[in-house]
Amino acid sequence: MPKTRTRTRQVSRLPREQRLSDIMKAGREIFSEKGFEAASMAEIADRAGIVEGTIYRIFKGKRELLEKVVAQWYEEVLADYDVQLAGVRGTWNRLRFMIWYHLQGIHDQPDLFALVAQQLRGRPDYEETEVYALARQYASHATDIIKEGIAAGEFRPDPPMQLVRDMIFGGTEHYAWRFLSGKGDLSVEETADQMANLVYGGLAQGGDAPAPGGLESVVQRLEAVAQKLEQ
Amino acid sequence: MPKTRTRTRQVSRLPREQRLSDIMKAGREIFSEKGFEAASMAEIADRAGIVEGTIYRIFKGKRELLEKVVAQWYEEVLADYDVQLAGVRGTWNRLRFMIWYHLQGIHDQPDLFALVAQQLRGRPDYEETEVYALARQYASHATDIIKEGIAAGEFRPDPPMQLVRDMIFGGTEHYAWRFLSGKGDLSVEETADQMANLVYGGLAQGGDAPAPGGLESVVQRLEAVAQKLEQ
DNA sequence: CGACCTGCTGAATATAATTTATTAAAGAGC
DNA sequence: GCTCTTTAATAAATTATATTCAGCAGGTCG
Repeated sequence: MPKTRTRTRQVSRLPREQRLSDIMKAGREIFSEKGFEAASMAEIADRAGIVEGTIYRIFKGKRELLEKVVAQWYEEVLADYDVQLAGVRGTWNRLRFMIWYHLQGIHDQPDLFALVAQQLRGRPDYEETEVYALARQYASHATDIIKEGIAAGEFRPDPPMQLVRDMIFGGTEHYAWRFLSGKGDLSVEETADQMANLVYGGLAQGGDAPAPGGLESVVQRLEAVAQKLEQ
Repeated sequence: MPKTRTRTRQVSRLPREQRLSDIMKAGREIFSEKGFEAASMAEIADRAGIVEGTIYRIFKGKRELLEKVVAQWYEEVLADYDVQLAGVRGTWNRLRFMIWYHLQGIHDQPDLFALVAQQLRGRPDYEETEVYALARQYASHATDIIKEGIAAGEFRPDPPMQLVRDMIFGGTEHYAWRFLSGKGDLSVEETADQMANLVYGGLAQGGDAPAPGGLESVVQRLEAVAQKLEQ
């Protein structure tokens, strides 16, 4: 009688798609709540209402699950961005919107952003992953707008675009880091304004030409001359 | 005779300082070579000529060892920076040097940089660590120079300094990422020039007040005036 | 209705970090 | 020079998870 063994286990066999999305949902939740390392496969399985081994029928391992979770989220974000940007006109406004959108994303989903930065990017095989491809697409939002600005004649024609792009994304990320690790707040609107202005300013004039004292000394010279003239 | 048991184990008892530095040296090497996760305590112990358990007599665990290794390296870098910077004059030159120095550091010690970015920063207790304090000191190199530029009247008086600082460090980090993960090259000189110019340009004029064509138009006006004067 | 396929389970395995009981080097006291 | 004490260092045990795998049992098709 006390033999527990006889308890006929109740097993539900779902179509692969259903199981997959159940696991992804559980994974996204647990990874968001606890981060990658602290999330255990046991807990994810539990949340998905299955047993650990089942996850491995569908995903190669913990890391692949993370990648799929993040890729799915990236796709949602990319689709939404295109819709939103369509309604914004003018180089400065579009630049500002692009930065604002990124900051807002960090603000709303800090945990997922942290996972990308800490767990995916920087792996030796990162460039072969789906997330990398999506991240490139996402990053092209910046270079697209810079190109528009050049085409419109508002920006100088030969800026180091990759570098500007990386200063935007790297800058937001660093700036938001305290917030990303759960401390302090993040002022999305103000930061978007400031950064948009810095970037716009840096691109609008000859930011690449000043040379050691180049533009600087030119301005000083000219200012001195102007003063003399206006006496 | 073949009894291996009788082999009296040869144990050397070193002063704590010596053991500590042996372990730090081995840790720095192995962490640099393989990264944090792939580095095993067994291999570190081996390289240091001791057995795993001994590491725990001196360090709380793998993570604390990493922190001490990185902190030591940071201190070396901070000391060297001060010496080097002392010989550089002028805001643009100092700004360029500061960026160059950071890029050169990434270039020379990519593995240690990657460890900071991936393993230390972003931990929940990061702000309580020694490395955090050192990183703040390091980061102040940027704000120091911005303040000098303001004092010299070259920069506008109220820039968002934290944000600029984070765009410099976050930007270099993103930009160097491919190199940091062992792929591609990193042009230190060119990148330092470009970034210094972008930042100098963004701060020199009213980068916070969009003024599309701010400094540029000022220069044009002044140049026109000068020409008139020199006629 | 029965045989088969394969999703699912549950327990076993593997790998590393960490802990701990034991051993022995080095210095103090006689 | 000898023993005694202290504690550094060792080697084995423990722990914690991710991952694997042999077998069980829904669901389906003949």
